[in-house]
Amino acid sequence: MTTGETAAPRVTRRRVRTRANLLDAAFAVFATKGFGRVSIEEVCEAAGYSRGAFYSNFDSLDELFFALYRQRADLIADQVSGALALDGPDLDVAAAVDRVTEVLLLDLDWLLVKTDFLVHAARDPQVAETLLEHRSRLRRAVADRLARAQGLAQLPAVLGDIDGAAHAVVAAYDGVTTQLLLDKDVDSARGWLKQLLTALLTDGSGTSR
Amino acid sequence: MTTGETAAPRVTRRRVRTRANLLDAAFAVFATKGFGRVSIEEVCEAAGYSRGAFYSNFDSLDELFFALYRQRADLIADQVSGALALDGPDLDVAAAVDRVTEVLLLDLDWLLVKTDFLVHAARDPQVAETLLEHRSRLRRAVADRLARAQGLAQLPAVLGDIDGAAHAVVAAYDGVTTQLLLDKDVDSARGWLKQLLTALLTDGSGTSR
DNA sequence: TGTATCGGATACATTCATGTATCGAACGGA
DNA sequence: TCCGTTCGATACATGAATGTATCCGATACA
Repeated sequence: MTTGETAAPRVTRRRVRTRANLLDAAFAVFATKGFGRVSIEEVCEAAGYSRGAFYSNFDSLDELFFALYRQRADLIADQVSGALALDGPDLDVAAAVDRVTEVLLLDLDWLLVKTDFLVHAARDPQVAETLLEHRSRLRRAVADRLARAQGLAQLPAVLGDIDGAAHAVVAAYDGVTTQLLLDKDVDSARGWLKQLLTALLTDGSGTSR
Repeated sequence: MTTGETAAPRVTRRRVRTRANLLDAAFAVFATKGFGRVSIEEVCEAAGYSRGAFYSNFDSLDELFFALYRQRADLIADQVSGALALDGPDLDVAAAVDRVTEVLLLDLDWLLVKTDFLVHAARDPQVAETLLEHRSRLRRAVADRLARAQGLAQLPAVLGDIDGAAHAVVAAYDGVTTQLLLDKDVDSARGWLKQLLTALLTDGSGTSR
């Protein structure tokens, strides 16, 4: 027994490289053409491999798509968590909003793929489960951040508790994303999102500051 | 010249019936399987026709999908406009919010198809144009309604002008829709949407009432 | 009721995508 | 450097979806 685990599949370096290349190529192809309109062949061609490589690494396009989503979603989630945690002793909500807005609306291609995945998940409870987990992970990060800021005079709003506020934040993100997918105006989308978040998270009587 | 227009194509009753049947069947099929995973044959089978009927009425699945979207979107838009206009002299925002929320989150199948269409539009500027028009039509209806209510003490919020508030309303709708597509919980979605809208449209100092 | 036109069904050809089986080359370990 | 294993390429078989051409029944209009 070379390794403690059951049967060592002897993972090769070349393998992980091609797998990564396939995932990267798939991301680009999915972003431009949409998941529903992409063939396995197209992905392979974009990655510079033949279908043999694909079937050696994945069982189906769905599986690749799923793996791709997990990869990128984890990456984004980390970035967001980072952006939320990354302020020193200052617990200013506005600053956090700025940073998170920056990260969330950075990559239009990702938003496209993510929406494709949403459509996919909406019809497969199994997949929906995964997406819901990711979302609740994000919500928790937001909620924790809000809880920390709670002490600083900033009281959320007429939304219920902090958890409700976190829900609202995510909803605002999704809403702005929808508009962004249509008009592709990243700058104004950032503006809208900031405005929405500050409107939701700060007392209505306060000025825009 | 039987009609004033150029060449009368002599529209038959049977034709409009089959066309409508195809559209209805397509709606059901698209809702359950998703646009990207539906074949022309499937739609025809669900409608009880053969492919000949399809090609006699449409040129491609895309065209049918587009026609389907226009049909349903117009229907919904009318319902919303109705729900907004349909209060007597009372200009209570809360009541309007209730009614609109009811209409917007009524049909989960429609939300599914609509999201499919969004994905489609996100990659085709031509299609996106149509969807943006529909959205701005909805926004205008909301804005008009808000303008009417403006006199009644209710001042929107830290959002910019009334148009900004209308944007926020649509964003909230889209955001809640996303969550709803995943958890399929229509009741709680309605609750969230009401909460969001009241939070956005009423002064933050007010209680939840 | 007769008739010309229209609408939809059927059959066919074709393209495209998938999945599998096999082979040669690259890789990693000794 | 050598050898066994693994990875990816190639070739093939198969099935599915598309589009078209043609035919028969239905429909509208006189």
